[in-house]
Amino acid sequence: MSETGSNFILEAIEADLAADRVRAICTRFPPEPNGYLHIGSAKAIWINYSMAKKYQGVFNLRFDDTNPVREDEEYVQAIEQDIRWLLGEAPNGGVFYGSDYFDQCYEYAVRLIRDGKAYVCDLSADELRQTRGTLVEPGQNSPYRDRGVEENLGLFEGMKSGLYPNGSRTLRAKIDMASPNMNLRDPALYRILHAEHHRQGDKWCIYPLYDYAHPIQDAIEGVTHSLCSIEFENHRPLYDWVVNNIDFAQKPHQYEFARLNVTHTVMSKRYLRELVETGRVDGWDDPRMPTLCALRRRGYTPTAILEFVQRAGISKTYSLVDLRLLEYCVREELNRTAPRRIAVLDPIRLTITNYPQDKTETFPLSNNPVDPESGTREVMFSRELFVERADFSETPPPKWQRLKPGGEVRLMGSYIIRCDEVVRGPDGEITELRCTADLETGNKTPADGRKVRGTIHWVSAAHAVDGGAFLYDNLFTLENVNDVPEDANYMDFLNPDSRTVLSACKLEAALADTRPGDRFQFVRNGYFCADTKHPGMFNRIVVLKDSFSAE
RNA sequence: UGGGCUGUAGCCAAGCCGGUAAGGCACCAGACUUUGACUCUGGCAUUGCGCAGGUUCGAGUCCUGCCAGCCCAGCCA
Repeated sequence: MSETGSNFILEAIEADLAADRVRAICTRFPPEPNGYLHIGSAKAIWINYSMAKKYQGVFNLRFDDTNPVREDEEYVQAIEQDIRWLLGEAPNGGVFYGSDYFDQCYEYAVRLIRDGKAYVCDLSADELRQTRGTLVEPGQNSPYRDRGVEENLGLFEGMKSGLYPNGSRTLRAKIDMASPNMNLRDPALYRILHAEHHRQGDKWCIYPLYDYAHPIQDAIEGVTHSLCSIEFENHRPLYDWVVNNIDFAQKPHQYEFARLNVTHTVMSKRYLRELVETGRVDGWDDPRMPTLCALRRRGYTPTAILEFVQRAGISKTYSLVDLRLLEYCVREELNRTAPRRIAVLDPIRLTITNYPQDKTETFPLSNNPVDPESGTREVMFSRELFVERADFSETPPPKWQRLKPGGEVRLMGSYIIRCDEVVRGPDGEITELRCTADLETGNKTPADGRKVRGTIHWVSAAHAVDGGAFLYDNLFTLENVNDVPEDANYMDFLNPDSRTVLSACKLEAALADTRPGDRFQFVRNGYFCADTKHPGMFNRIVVLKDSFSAE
């Protein structure tokens, strides 16, 4: 992975260090356990993780579980696992739960009430909305705003002990109903929610809201730099209000960066969940999903994903990063590291007519031509072979390098062959190619110096193994990814009349020179699954799936 | 319409105190090639950095005024 480049967050940290405002860096990634992590989450993880790492600091994983009705244990398990996979290690600061700080949140709330900075409000959600004002008009003070401290204390105690129904009261911060920043118009700090919490059980029936709980969680954990995405920028004044009014010794600070968007990719947890719940996909790890577990299943490596996130950059500018940058990152890594196998997805029979019926031999093939250390393997050769249907053309287009009638081509790592005859079935379909091999030359270069441009994959019919491979199109990819607008959104996706409907092209099997039981995956021209670079071409970097299993 | 943030090539993105537009992806051309991959070479913002003025010997960088996009009116995070 490349060095973390210069960015504004780095500058802020450097400045804090230089001015001695902080001694050691502590960051955190605070997902709400209400869904699986996706490629967009990887950016937030990476930024927080790498900043701590760069300064030998501490990085925490903290589940922001302040809303029991949305959260579930399933997600905390999955998130923790995905982070370990992505980072290759557990968070060095540890794993925490926002809900474990509920007692402290409550105590601090009592303190704010005592200080006259918070009050219990009896307005309903509806009434609250009506008195909040609009973007251009100030709101009105709640009639309950000036309740006495003792009354507030009693009411808040009552809220905690379950005296009141859901939604009947809130604890609100007393800030400024006329603030141009809506978040400062006496925001709710606590709401009543008689609900079972996945971790706290029924201990609580009031739950703190994000804006109140988050800064407290950061402060308790000693987080110095709370790095989050840009939609929280408007919340920073409230974050600071909480930190300052509770008066923590070490005050955490929030910095924001633009979230990651990728072309042709749905990046909203809400929509992804809907896809899963409505059965449009097989699950969170369906290969068409942009989740980390799905990318893992497809053979993406954590290092490639992290590399992508870094290359995409850290700034505050809205951006839509080209999917092809992600593909470049995996391609670059896999080309260096992935073991190759020759394979045929759509087979057509090819007979070497001048090759003895009962003879077999083996040829050594490189496991990875760009890695001299990878060694070779012996691949079975015989008279009856399978080659890729797309590697033969009767009426080849200009510059065609692969097999054609009367033309020569190299069987990768093996003989040069010439196509003599095309055999057709009753329906006119090509059923067999009859060829002669240059047995003299073998797998060497021709003695007469002639050039054979094309090289194609092949597999011995009697020795090939059914690899049970799958090919999926990308989430938004149809026949041609270029037909799909870059900003294709969920609505396009759900509309059955739209071109951007979900499509999974599934290829059930492939023949390859692997051992029975091997599971593997293909990279088409270096692109996973959907090839946006050379549609129709097939380069067949074949990767043993087992080489990057999740565990 | 109030407030906050952002605006450098097709897509990202450097650009610190003003000094004459990094890099990557993508793309194009060529070389090499027993994966049309990889690799290599060359080309890719013709005073141009949202627009318009201004200051200056000189501005993407400073000033003024516009314009555009994103976020905020959950007892979501």
